[in-house]
Amino acid sequence: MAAGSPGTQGGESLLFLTDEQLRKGIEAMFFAYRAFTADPDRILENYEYGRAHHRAIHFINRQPGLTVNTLLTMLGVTKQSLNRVLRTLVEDGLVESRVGRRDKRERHLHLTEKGATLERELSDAQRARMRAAYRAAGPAAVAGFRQVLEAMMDPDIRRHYQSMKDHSV
Amino acid sequence: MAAGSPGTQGGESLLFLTDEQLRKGIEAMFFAYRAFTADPDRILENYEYGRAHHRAIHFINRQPGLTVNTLLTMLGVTKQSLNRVLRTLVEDGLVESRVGRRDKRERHLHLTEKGATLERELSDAQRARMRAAYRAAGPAAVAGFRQVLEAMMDPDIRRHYQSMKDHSV
DNA sequence: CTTGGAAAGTCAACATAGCTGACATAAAAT
DNA sequence: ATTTTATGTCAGCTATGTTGACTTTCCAAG
Repeated sequence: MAAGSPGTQGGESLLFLTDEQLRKGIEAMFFAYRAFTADPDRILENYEYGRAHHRAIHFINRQPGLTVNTLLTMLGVTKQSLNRVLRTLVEDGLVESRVGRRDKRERHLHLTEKGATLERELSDAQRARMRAAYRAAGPAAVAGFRQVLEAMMDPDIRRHYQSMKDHSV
Repeated sequence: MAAGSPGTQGGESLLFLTDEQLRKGIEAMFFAYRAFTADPDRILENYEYGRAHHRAIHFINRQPGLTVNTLLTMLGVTKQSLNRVLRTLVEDGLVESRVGRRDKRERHLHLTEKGATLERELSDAQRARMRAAYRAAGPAAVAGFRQVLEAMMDPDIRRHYQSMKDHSV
């Protein structure tokens, strides 16, 4: 019973589509996203890394052994931009780059122990905020939150997102 | 670890607080936010502006006459950073900076006709995506979406957010 | 009325992280 | 044998954030 058939109800049921409601949603995204990145950003300052390193570490953790190309697609940046980040992570011993067994052109990325430790520190902070928000809003709100975000994604990315590990339900 | 004290209910009602659920939420935020900014970013390329200009224009539109300090608080950047952006907007005739009547130190910011036109173009695009997502997810999901985002914000900002114009309910 | 502080603006220098373009190497695919 | 793919790299540019120092204007409190 997501969208349903509009027009049936006088318009009250479409109040969530008014200009003002949409603008509030836009602002909510902006403010919430800023808070969402603030905690890991603070931690990253202590090391010599930035948000770009965090993102790389996040996805390598989520999908150990993923190739550089796959990571590129998920991050949506150029290989030159990713390479700068990836190089320092490999040099610093946080990420291991293994030559593919079937296709030796590919590099498969894995977190080392050290990388996994930083990943944990970062995601602990980020999950703490997410958990507090989830707890405050309740399960039904969380389901709606996820539905709207998913609907907002570009279709190609949505497929990637949906195919990623999810032990729920 | 993930959930707090799951002793009360078997754990089923806290499924939304598992580590995996939280990680999916984190990814959803990342992917959705990228999509959310993509449309205006494309438009801004045609002019010589960036995302920072968009944000300034957005808030000036939302709260005409707001002071530089207020805008600074909402954007969460330094005055030097904002000034660079604001200067070009004023020079290009998109924003008007009026000396305060009561306190002549203050500058009150307004969009000009030209500024309002660009604002409309940008927000039309952004609202179109938001509207599509809202429509796909339905009113209940939208309410949950807003609840979770609001709970995620830093308290100071949440107050600003809540006090902003909202013609709903 | 003087003085201290607030609001705004500016200059300079720097960091992060994106981009394009050009090019190199190795390996797979045709 | 040739072309394409996956990766890596160099160089240079842009946008947007940061600190720190300093100025001007003006309000407000002593």
